[in-house]
Amino acid sequence: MKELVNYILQFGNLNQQQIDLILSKGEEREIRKENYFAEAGKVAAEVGFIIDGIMRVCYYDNKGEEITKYFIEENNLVVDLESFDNGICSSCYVQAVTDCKLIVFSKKDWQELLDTIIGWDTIVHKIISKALIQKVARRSPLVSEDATTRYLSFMKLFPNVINRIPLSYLASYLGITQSSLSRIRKNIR
Amino acid sequence: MKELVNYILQFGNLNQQQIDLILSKGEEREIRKENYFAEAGKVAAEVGFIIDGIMRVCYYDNKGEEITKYFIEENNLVVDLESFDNGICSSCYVQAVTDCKLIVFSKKDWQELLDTIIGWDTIVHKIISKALIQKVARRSPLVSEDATTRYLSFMKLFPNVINRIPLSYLASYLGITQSSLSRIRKNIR
DNA sequence: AGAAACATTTGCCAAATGACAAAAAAGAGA
DNA sequence: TCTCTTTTTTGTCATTTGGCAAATGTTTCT
Repeated sequence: MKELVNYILQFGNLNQQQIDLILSKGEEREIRKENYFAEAGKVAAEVGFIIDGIMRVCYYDNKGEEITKYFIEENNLVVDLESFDNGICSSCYVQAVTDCKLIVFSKKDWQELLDTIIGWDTIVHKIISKALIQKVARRSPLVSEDATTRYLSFMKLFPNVINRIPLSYLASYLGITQSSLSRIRKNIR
Repeated sequence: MKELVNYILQFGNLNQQQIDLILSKGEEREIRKENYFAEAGKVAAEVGFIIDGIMRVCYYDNKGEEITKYFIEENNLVVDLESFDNGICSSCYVQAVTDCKLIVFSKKDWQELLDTIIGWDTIVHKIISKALIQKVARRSPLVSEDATTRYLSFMKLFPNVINRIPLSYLASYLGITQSSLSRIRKNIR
């Protein structure tokens, strides 16, 4: 749980009692590679914090193609905010790309913490804004880059990930086909 | 200012006194087409609410190409959050695409309102999360769509905008060249 | 109106990427 | 180790998109 505490304290101060309260609500959970943390069609009812591993958020487009929207790495919250906040069905799956270890909060506990701990809401909002800003910042440039540039940017961002994930996940994230990606890899070597 | 009040009250309740206080800090400003609300290299020091008109956020990539990152329409806040929150230089320009009317808050006043009005911070966070989620939701699908689909999606989203903005802005937003976009238009007619 | 500046369309060809299928490589389980 | 299955690479060809330049259309200013 130390990782979570360190992470939280970057965004604001809490005393030991408050921290203990937060931790007391978190449940450790392991999710094996390829298993789901959340599924499309259901309402998100949990917030997760990834201690170890990589997850991805994906959906199916109107041609039935599976599209990876983004990857989430260790030390980040994972939750479909739109679904969680508004109680509407999620359109995305959240899947473990590698074996993962999470700390999970139920919506009820999460809400209770927000109501109880003064300043916790501010910290949560900072965390969430930062994550959302990061998502935009990562996803946005892809639109105007060519395939090779996209791949190189991804490599720079996730150098240690690239060989641990299936080609298909990465290709759909980059918006190119598997074969194109395979050729791009070849050309770079 | 009525637009602003209506907008705010969608996200939470405030009494008349609180609303008046907020409005008292807002300064109306007109920005002519092509003029800037904020510039790259400067620290964002204002939050704007667009009453009328369309703005865009853009930057220059490493080839010197101007890229439109997104458009912001009426009834939305406009601010480079990363710059505003962290006091770092912005990497983007915020420019009026059409003549615009805004309500503008200085950072100082904005901060004061956050400190003074109970519940205002929650409302602001909701507004900001929603806007950020929308940005991701709009920008993300572009990556995996072909040029024509991108154009059609944009048309659906901004049917009344498409003929009021230069082709070049839209092309760079969609991640394609002007000539391609021109051809796509032709094929659709 | 006329000139100049700017924006859009079009033509031509090259380069990048996709579609589909088969081969090769890697991984999983008996 | 030997299948069986899945993933990745490769080949071939079609399609999409880009680059560049010229032509056309539009706006702005005097």
